[in-house]
Formats: sequence, C-alpha cells, structure tokens
Amino acid sequence: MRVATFNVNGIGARLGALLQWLEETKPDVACLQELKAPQERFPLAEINAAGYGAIWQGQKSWNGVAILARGTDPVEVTRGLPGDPSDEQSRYLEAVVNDIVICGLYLPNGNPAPGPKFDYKLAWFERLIARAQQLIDTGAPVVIAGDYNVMPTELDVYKPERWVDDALFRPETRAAFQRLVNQGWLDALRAIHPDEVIYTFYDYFRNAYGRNAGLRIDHLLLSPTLAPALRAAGTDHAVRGREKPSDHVPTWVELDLSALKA
DNA sequence: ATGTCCCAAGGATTGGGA
Repeated sequence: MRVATFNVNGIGARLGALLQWLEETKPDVACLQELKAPQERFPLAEINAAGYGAIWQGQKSWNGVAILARGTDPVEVTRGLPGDPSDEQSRYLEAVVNDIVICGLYLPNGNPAPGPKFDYKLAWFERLIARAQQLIDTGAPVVIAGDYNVMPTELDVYKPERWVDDALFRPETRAAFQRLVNQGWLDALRAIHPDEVIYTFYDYFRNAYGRNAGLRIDHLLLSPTLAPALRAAGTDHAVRGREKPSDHVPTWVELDLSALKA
C-alpha cells in the first residue's frame, strides 16, 4: 500500500499536474494540502474519473486539505483538528482506508516569527501533539501525513544558518516536532534514508529547484503499530521540475500490510 | 530586501499569503 502526501498549491491551477501524477504513481492514498478552493469548487468528478474517492475540507483562497483513496471512498473520522472550536482554518482531516487511520494535515507556516502567526503555529502544534497521543493510545495503525512546515534537523535545510530565525526552523518549532516524534512516531523518510539529503519543497524564487536549494518539510509519521510495515519511502522529485509545478514535491511511503497480521 | 506563484476582488491591477 502506497500512501503519499502532496501540497498542490492550488487544486485549480494544479489539477492537470495532480491527475498526471496520480496516473503515473497510483498511490493508494494521497493526502493533499493547499487546495486554495472553497468546498464547492473541489474537482470531484475529475478525481473520481481518475479512479479515486475523496473527502475534503475546503476554504476560500487559502489552506484546504483532502484525502484521496484509489478505488474506494475514505471513511471520514474527524474533520478539523480537535482542541479549538474557534479555529476556522481548513488544515486537518482523518479517515480510515483499508483499516489504516490516515491523518492529513497542513500545519501553519507561522511566519513572521515572533508574532501572532507563530503563536498560532505553536498552539496548533500543541493540539496536534494531544491528538497524536490519543491516536497512539488507541493502538491502531496510523499515518500522519502532510505539510508540517518544519525542517526537523540541519540535514533537512540547504543552508541551516540562514533559517534559524524562520518559523519553519526556529528552536521552538523543531522542539515541538521532536516532542511529537518522541511519542513513538516514526519519521518514515528519515528511517529509510538516515543520512541522505532529501528535499520536499523548493521556493519559486531564484531557481531554487535548479540549485537544489530545498527544504524537507513534508513528512509521513507512522504509529508504532504501523512502523513494522514500512518497506520503502521516497519523493517524486522530477514532478517539481515540470511546467507550472507546485512548489512542493510529492512524498510517499510503501507499506506491506501483511506484515501486521499475526 | 529581493525573488515567484496562487487566489480574490472587481472587471486591471493590486494585495495577502507562502
């Protein structure tokens, strides 16, 4: 089973690129972020025609997340990150696909830091940590996939010294991610490739992709009960080099669910 | 500070966000 995450940066502008990627790589589950479309403007007919069921949480102009499942409809569990009913931003969905709990997230960027946006990021992180602990406690196999807007370590940034004051790399942000992982989650790409430079995002500015000046900010975390199924992990790097690309690179894991059966 | 791209308002270009 392949589970992927892809920040599309506008489902309207990226539908062609998305459909091409789905056709080429055929992920069983795809978590999408930054739909940048209201609920009624999600291209369900095209997604269905590509062989995928979907649930999504839209929002005008910004944010927006979706979970796609090949040949089936995701069974929705939770819409919106628990912990703050006043939070109106569309950044979190949970669904069950093939008995695996799929959490798709778009964690706030948080810039400029310090400031209210950074405070919102850290508060959102605390809610995520609380929800993630609940998920661990269920014992269910879970993957939390998405755009975390966090580079976990210096290996995940092309020039760490330039990013120390940025909301994506500040000590508070990295510490929050580490606390999340320390609950028992496995950072799947880093587990498979412990020393490799892997980037999942390249700025549109200054030919960042051509210079390989990237960041690793899209992650798939596996619960302790799912980690034994991990077989491979990687990115679809070349997608970023196409015409009119998203600024993010699709990122995926390959799971062998038969390894979970006793 | 800059660079680029997406979306929306308004009906061209500008502003917000990343």
